[in-house]
Amino acid sequence: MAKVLTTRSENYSQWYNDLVIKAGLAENSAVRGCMVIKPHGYAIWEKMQAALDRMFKETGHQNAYFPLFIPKSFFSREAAHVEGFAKECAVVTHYRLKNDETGKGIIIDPEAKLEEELIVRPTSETIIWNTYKGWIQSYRDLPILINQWANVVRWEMRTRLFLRTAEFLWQEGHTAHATADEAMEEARRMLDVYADFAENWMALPVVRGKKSESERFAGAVETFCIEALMQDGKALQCGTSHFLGQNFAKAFDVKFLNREGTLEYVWATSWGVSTRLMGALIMAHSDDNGLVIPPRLAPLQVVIVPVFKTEDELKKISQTAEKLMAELKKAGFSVKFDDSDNQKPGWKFAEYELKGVPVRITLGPRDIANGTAEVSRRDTLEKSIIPLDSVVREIQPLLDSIQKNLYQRALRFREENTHIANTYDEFKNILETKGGFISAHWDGTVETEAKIKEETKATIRVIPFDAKPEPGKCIVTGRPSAQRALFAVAY
RNA sequence: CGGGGUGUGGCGCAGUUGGUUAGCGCGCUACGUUCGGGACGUAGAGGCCGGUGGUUCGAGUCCACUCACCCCGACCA
Repeated sequence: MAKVLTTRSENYSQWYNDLVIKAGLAENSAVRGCMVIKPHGYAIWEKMQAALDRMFKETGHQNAYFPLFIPKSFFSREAAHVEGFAKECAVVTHYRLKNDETGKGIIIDPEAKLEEELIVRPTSETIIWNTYKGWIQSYRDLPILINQWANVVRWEMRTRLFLRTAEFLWQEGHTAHATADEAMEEARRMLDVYADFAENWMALPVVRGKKSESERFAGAVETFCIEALMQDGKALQCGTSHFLGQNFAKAFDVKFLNREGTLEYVWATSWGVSTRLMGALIMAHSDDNGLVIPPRLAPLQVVIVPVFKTEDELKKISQTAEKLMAELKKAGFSVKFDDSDNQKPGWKFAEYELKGVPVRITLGPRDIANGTAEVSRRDTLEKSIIPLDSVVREIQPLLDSIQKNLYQRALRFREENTHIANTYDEFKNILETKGGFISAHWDGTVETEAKIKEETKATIRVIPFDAKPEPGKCIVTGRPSAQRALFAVAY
């Protein structure tokens, strides 16, 4: 087969880049750091959105929309939040353009300077809490369970398609509660929603847990996250859910009268996943032939490719294929019959593998004569010849099997690449030779984590919820530690 | 933002110490032969060489500035 992609072993990050572009998912745009999400990529994102949106609504949330622009002053209200966001934001300073007097084009009208600059939202906590102030008076107004699908801008210095772009699409949930317990419960619930989505839709095993202090969201009391391991042994944060305590309520003076008749600050959460999930999806499953998309997120689940020499053959095959396609569509699958005659079958095989279509059905003269179809699965590239009349009932089990296999494969990979280190030397050695997640004891201090990051580039990705209490000693300082944290080099 | 590299038909690239009609492969169009793993032949179409400004009789080639992308750092909720 002609090689279209750089292989993973040659250069993993080049492979990723090639894949995103060649599979038609996205490309770089004329604007630095911003991407164009192409139809195939956007179709996958839409499938993700649809599944997540349903899950949010099932857990009681409603969608709403808040402005793209945030008055600069809002960012100085919450001290920790400013610290985290003050730097890399796009700022609107003027509101009008005018023709250059020399006739050379357009310039910013200096007369049109804004009284107060506007920040293009890097996240919406501030504008939303400013709004919530007007919505909340009593405990009867709570909880507020709102989600927003939006774009945000963070002026990143080095960007990579989907993984880190200056503008990206995401959803951000912002909830308000009467008690700390309820808010905490919400933050944990949404983390579970994310984990459920990652595992059951993306076929991506994730570790649930909390972040260390230094990785915590600016303004949060506690940040929970799901972390996944990519094929190159680096970790990718796939979703975060924050318990914000009363920090934003205090910053925006949002109080409510509780049952006892006393005024209290509102408790908050926020949670989000972004188009970065596309990056996770691509890196988790794909191979040197191209994209591998889990069937539940594949915009196109089945493609039918005819093999023919003559017009007459194509006609016969088309009759069978059209009928099969109609039956498959009726059964709820997304199907395409590619009867174009400008490419040969071999070209089409390679093309649909590159695009990640989970199942391909090949129909040729032999199949028409024998009443069979050749069915091949993208995950293992296995082919089998089955009776034509059994195809429709075989597809669902096959798609289920692919979905399950992708998850199992990724889980096995993660297990094989999660190592235990009991000394700092072991830790460094694993990082140099194998990569992956490293489970190690840590004394719980910011200083130790910073030292490890400085010396090895690895950070604490997550302190897993399911870690057993296990007294030990910090691999760096030897001080006591109550449980292990999961370290890795991250994207 | 620092160091290094690259911008030439849609894509991948060549283009000598500056010299006039800017090449090659893939793709594209037409026709023919092919068609069960990225076919082949023949004939075509498609470029003001990333942008701006300079040096020069003459610039893809030299200079300055600028924009974008890639790699390595710094940064990354």
